[in-house]
Amino acid sequence: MEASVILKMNACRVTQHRLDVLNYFMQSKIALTQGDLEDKFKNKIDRVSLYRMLHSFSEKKILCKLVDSKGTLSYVFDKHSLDNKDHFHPHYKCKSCNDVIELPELPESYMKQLKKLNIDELNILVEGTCDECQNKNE
Amino acid sequence: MEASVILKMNACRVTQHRLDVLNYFMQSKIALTQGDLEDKFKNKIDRVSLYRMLHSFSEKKILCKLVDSKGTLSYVFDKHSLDNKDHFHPHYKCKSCNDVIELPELPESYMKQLKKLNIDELNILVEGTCDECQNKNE
DNA sequence: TTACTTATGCAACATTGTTGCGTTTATTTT
DNA sequence: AAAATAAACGCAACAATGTTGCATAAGTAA
Repeated sequence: MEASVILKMNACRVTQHRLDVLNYFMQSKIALTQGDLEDKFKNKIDRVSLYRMLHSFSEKKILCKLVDSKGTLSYVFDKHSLDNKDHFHPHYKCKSCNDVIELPELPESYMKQLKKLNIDELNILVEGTCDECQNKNE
Repeated sequence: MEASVILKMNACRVTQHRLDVLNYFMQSKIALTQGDLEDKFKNKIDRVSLYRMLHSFSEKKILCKLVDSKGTLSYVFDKHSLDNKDHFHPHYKCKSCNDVIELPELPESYMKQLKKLNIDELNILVEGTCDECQNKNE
């Protein structure tokens, strides 16, 4: 799916900056922070524009927002951004390479319990060092 | 359990500041941020000292660190700080009053799956508006 | 093309995180 | 009880990030 199509489907204006940013996310396996983008688009896109893009993209679920144990926000392209917007996946993020993988959904029985509460946000992030990085450091 | 005892058991020096902060946590039902403490102890305890206390207390599991969906860190006194340091509870935090309740542990079958990965941190925070706050606004 | 709306860049400021260092204080050792 | 040791503290300073307002530029619709 092309970046411009995704933007249009989400009622976003299609600008060069947005295409650049979204394409960058689409080809990146790892979770990116605002800082990563600032480096990548240094002297090209303003810090505040990036900040606002990240907000609107994650609000529209084009990107998935992750919060790690230090409170750092990072974002990954959400492959499910087009279809099923409501389903929920926990994520695993490698502390070393920032690679993100999707984990299986929580058991339905457990989710049922949770849904008795009024839920706006459900944040699950598992952090550790992935096998690949573990092997590198041995 | 008294605050001073908890500090001693965790190899922390017992100072007045630490007693004040820990006692404040022990009598608070809600999750507190660094900012909350800065207000509470304005002109009494330095910002950096609070920052360092929060770090060492949560490292020693005297406090439990929560990260919300905006990346804001908050802390609650961990009732289990003395016994069972390894067990893990997800938390529910009310976005309105910051009240925190413990949720049941994840099903063991699911945890088993997770433990195949190298896990350092497991962050689960459910956010929403608690019943009490919901009723207030009606 | 014009009108309308959204996105952008810039400035400015708030909040929080973080480190170093000299001083003070709690604890341990003598 | 006094001296030695190690930890905690306050202050200064700076980095990173979050946040808003506003004027300008650019995309989209009529």
